[in-house]
Order: sequence, then C-alpha cells, then structure tokens
Amino acid sequence: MIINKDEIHEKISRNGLKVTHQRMVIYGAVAGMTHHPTADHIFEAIHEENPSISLGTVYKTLDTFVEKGILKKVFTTNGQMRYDPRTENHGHIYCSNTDEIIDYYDKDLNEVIVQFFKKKRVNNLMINNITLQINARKIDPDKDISIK
Amino acid sequence: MIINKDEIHEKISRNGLKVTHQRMVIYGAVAGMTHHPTADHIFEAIHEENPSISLGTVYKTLDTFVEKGILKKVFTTNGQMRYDPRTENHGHIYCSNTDEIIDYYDKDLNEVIVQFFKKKRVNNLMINNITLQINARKIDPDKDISIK
DNA sequence: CTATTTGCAAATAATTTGCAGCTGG
DNA sequence: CCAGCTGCAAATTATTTGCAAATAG
Repeated sequence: MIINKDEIHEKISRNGLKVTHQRMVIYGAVAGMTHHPTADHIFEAIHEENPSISLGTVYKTLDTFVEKGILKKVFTTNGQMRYDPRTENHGHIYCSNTDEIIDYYDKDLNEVIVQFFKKKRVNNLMINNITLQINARKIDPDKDISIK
Repeated sequence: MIINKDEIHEKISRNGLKVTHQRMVIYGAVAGMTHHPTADHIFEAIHEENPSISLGTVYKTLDTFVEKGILKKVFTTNGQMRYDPRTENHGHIYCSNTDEIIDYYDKDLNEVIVQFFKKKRVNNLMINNITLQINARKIDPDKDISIK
C-alpha cells in the first residue's frame, strides 16, 4: 500500500485529528508493512529513526485510528492485536507456519456471497460486511504465494 | 450442542488424555454455552458447583483441548481468547452490540466457495479451510437472530 | 506405580491509565 | 492560547509458568 505524506496528512486531518509527527510516522509504518503488524512491530520499525516516540503513544495512536476508521483491527486467535491499513472489505489468508496474515479479495466471489445473502430472510440482524478467512500454510515459507 | 457424559468421556480418552473430573466439567461447560466463552466465562460458570477447580486449570485444560483438536480457538479482535466446541468447518456472526459470536454454516454456500478455489491456480499455499466472518449487529439485542 | 494432571502463587506479556508538560491550529 | 496530544511510569488484564502434591490408568 503505497501512500505519500500528503495523503497521510489529509487522512488524519479529514478525521478531525491533529496532524502530529507521531501520527504521520505511525500511519506511514503501518501502511508500509504488508503483513499486518502488532503495536510492537510498529514500535520497533519506527524506533531507530524516531527514538522519542514511545510504545504508549503507538498504542494510543492505533486506538485513535481504529476509532476514526483510519485503520482496522485484524481478527486473530492468539490474543495479539494486529492492524490493517486497508479499510475496504477484504479477506485474510492466515499462514499458520509463518504467522503472516495476507490480504485476499476477489470481486466475483464477493459478489456471489453478497447475492447469496440478498436471497436470504435475515431476521433481527443487520449485516455490516462479510469477509473470508482462509486458514492455510505456506509450502515454502520463504517464498511468496499467489492465487490467480 | 447437546452432548452427554459418555460422549465427553470418549472424546477425551480417544485423544490420549486422562479423563479427569476437571476435564469432564470444563468440556461440558464449553459445549453447553452457545456464544463461545472466554476462559473466565467458563471458570465462572463452573465455579459454584466446582469451587476447587482453579482458573489456571481452566486455561491449561483449554490449551490441551485445542492442541488435541477437541476445541478450536475463535478469531477475535480484542485480544481475548474464546473457544468453540464445534470443530467442523463453519463461520461466525460477530454481533458488535452484544459481543456474541454466533455459529453460521450453509452447505450450499460452502460448496460454492470450495468450487471457486478449486478453479483457481493457488501457488505455494496449502489451504486448510475457508470460513465466513459476518460482521453485524443485532437489531433487538434481547431477541435471537435467524437466517433462512 | 508412575507419567500426567492439578492447584497455588508468582511471573510474564500485552495493553491501558493517570497525569504533568508540550504543541498544532 | 488551550484542547488535544505525548511521554513516562505505574496499573491492570489475560495468560503462562514452576513446582510440589494428587491421581488416572
């Protein structure tokens, strides 16, 4: 997810937040990582260049971003929170052997699922979105995956 | 998920575990709850009848069950582990306003998804299973939902 | 009998909180 | 200016660990 400083600036201020150095750096780090980092991953990634930004601020900033819809939390099974800079509806591939979480989205499949639920009689429930969760393992952990 | 003592006994011993009172009670509690409890929920549910079973034992037992495949961990976004007695492939409805996690499975829809991936060229990835995650809110939090 | 399991208490890991000082708009 | 942020350190919460005593098979 390539995003430049102006876009980050705009994203933060559009949501009524003050544009601070910390927020710029933290958002930039999350957007630059592909595998959905934890708060600690982000802290480590930015710490060398920005030793004054504290872990507490990373947590608070991530929280604020989630609250404003700038980031989303990722579903996990190990009680560690991970963050996603892609806020549009999309699924995830969980690689059990590498601990990576990889984005996955297919327009056609999504359409099929949406149509499926349109035909259903859904009672007392307002569906917000539906995503896929693909549990898998990489065959060669050092190489990338692809689905075509 | 109604399950009797003999079945629990069998489920535990079949997996090479010793059948203890604690394990019987803990499994029975998880199976009896529909909304995917946390370790603490389980502890509270059993504590009155079984004051000698400690929270530590609940944690260890749940871990052991997950390791043996008797229970599954549920994906969450708040860093709290929740457990699922249904080990077959199925999806979840996350009710944001009630914090409930409700099972959902549709055979036909599952078949469509499986067929979709059969047609794909998947590289360097071995897919284990695919589930749906439905993010939603209950309209009346006190009533049940249904999808027909 | 003996390898496992349990209970207890202490330890750890992840996250949150309180508050004084700083800063963006 | 001053409401909203940040850094720091202490607090909290969920979970794990170590170990001696108990117990299933």
